[in-house]
Parts: sequence; C-alpha cells; structure tokens
Amino acid sequence: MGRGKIEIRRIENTNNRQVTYSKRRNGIIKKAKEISVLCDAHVAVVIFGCSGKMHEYCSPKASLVDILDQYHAQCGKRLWDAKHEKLSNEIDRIKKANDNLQMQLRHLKGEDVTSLNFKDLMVLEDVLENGLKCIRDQKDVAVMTHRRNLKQKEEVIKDLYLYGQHAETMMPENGRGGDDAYHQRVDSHMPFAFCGELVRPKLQDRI
Amino acid sequence: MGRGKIEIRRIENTNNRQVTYSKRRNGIIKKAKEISVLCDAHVAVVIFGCSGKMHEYCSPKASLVDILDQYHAQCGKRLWDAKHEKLSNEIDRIKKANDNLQMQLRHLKGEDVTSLNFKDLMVLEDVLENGLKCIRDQKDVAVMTHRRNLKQKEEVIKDLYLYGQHAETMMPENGRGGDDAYHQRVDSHMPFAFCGELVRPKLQDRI
DNA sequence: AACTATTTATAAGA
DNA sequence: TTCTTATAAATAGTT
Repeated sequence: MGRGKIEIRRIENTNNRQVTYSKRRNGIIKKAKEISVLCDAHVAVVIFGCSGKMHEYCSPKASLVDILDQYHAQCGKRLWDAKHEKLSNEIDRIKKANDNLQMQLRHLKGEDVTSLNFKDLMVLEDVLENGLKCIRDQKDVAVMTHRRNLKQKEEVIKDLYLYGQHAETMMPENGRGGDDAYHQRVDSHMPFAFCGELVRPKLQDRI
Repeated sequence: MGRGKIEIRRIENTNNRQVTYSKRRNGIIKKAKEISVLCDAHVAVVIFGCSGKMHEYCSPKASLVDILDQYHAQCGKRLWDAKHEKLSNEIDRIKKANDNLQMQLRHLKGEDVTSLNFKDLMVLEDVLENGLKCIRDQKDVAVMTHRRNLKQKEEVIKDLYLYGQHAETMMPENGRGGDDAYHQRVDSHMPFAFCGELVRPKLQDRI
C-alpha cells in the first residue's frame, strides 16, 4: 500500500528500512489495540527493531505476565527460567502434602472411611483412642489446676479477710484495690478461661 | 476499512465479533511477518480470543523465549519479579494452610494439647469420640461383609464338593483348577485383605 | 514530519 | 467458514 507495491524482502537501504519500521510498528500496535477493543481479545505484542530498541503493547486489563501465564498454561512451553520452575514445583509439592493432610484429617474425623481396609481402620482406632486419652488427661490436668488455683485464691481471700480485721482501721481506702489487683493476677495464671472472652479463634471454626 | 466505517468499540453481535476477530488476527500476524522480513525486526505476538483459544506469531530465528529474554534484558526484572512475587506469595499462603492442618492433626492425635483451653479440649473430645464411632461402625461393616463372603465361599465349596462327587469320574483333571480360579475371584471381592500383602501404604507410614 | 497516490485490509453481504 | 466487493485504512515514495 503506498505509491508503489513492494516485495516482502529485507529493505536494503538503512534509512528506508528505519522509516518503514517505524511506520509499520505503529500500524501493528494500532491494530493490536483495535482488535483488543473490538473483539475483547487479550493481545501482547513485543517488537525489537534492528537497532535493538524494544516496543511493546499489551491489551488493558491483562498484564504481559498474565498473558504469558496463559501462554504457558496453554502450550506448556517453558517460558520461565529454572528459578520459576523450582517455585512451581514447590507449589505442586506443598499442594500434594496439603491434600494428604486433609485426607488424614478426614479419616481421623471418621469421614471418607468406606475405602479403608480393616488394618487401616484398626490403626485409626488406635490413634483416636490414644488421642482421646491424651485429651481427657489434659482435661483432668486443667480441672486440677483450676481447683488448685481456686483453693489458693480462697486462702488468699481468707488471709486478706483476717488481715483486714486487723488493718481495717489503719487503711480503710486501700483494702479493695489490693484485692482486685490480686484477682487479676490469679486469673491470668489460670490454664483456661472459664470467664471472659476467648482470644483464640474457636476450635470449631478452625477444624 | 470495509463497506462502512466502524467505531472502535466492542462489537456486541457475537457472530460479527468472532468473524472480525478472525480476520483481524490474520491481519496482525501477516503484518508482523512482513515487518520482521522488511525491517529485520524480532516480533512476538500472542493473542487470546474471548473463546480463550490462543494464537501466536514469533519471527523466525528467535523463539518466543528468546524474545522475552531480550525483553527481560531491556526492561529489567519487572516481568520476572512480578511472576516471582506471585509464586512466592502463593507458596506462603499454602504453607500457612499446611501448618494449620498439621496443628489440627497433632491436636486430634492428642499432641501439643497443653496450650489448649478447656473449651477447645471439650470440642476436640467430641470430634474424637465422633470419629471413633464412625471408625468402629465401619469396622463392623467390614466384619459383616467379610462374614457374608466367607459364608458364600463355604456354600460354593460345598456345591463344588457335591458337584465333584458326581463329576469326579467324568473329568478328574479339571476339578482343582476350577476350584482355584473360583477362590481367586472370591478373594478379589473381599472388602479388605486378611491375607496377602497390602497394596496401599500403611496408615502408620502416612500419618 | 507531511502529503498523497496506491496498495492493502476488511465490513458487510452472500 | 469462505468469497466477494465497496470502501476505509495503511503506507511507499515524495516533498
């Protein structure tokens, strides 16, 4: 198109080549923009002229990275260097580990067990019985600790009461303040919160 | 260019959009070929239509990877860094999920329970009791299935025996072969392998 | 860079 | 999808 028809072969005159390059490069990028708008297409164009200078176009929304990701997904060719390959492999590895963990969890919760053989079921039973035993022991420990703390608290209160009978006339204003502070300290040593909000997310929500 | 001028805005008619896409895609790729020949340029074009199908052009000599390497060299690490960051973030995310799962597993197995509060312990106990119930039910099912299969097997053997009394003189060579084949078939129907090697990895090794 | 004669791309229709 | 063709757009050569 132009004053005369040209053959599609390398333009030998450097200046002409440079001018044609510049004009046609703009043409291609304009066309790329147009098709992306008209047809909702994702387009990436990268051009290097013989001078080595680069020009690129990438349709809006998607970044060049996104488009190359799509490219990668679709044709499977290796675009990424060894480092990225490593990272991808690690992701695959961890995802598999994750799936495995989830299956174990389901089995321990008694889900998806129809596919298990008898030996597996016995092993699971052992694990669960053992877990249950540990949990119950820990509950006992917690109850005991709580009782001990309650008893200590009672004794402290008794002491304070006795002390109060002596001290009441000496410093009537300070008695209650000291008592409150002590209560707080004892609460913070308790192994579990019987009163007040739980800070941790509830286990039900996490399992 | 064409019978009428068009505005550069998304073509709403799906069919027209598809036709235009196809024509213009060819046009862009033709132009890319031409500029690469005329001006000795390196060009890469990647296009995804809204259907998601990909088309690409890459000037001869260089591969797309080469061109992206040049791109990389010229505009710095932007492309790769972005990709790298994405992957790293995903790894972090999955690792966290993994840690969470592992902690859940340890708790269900009765490990690391000293940090749990009483409420958590009660929830865990419930989950474990429920899991145990499911596993034991499943064991019962397995035992029942096994008994049923054994009984069937016995009846078949009895039938074969009775049949054998009739047939022994007719075909003395084939009697045992038929019996063995039947045993194998019955074994493969059993819900779990009481005899022979387990094909699945042992649950102990997987937990 | 701007201009224009021509070639080329393509929108609409078949 | 492919072909046709009138017309818009791109651009080669020129200024």
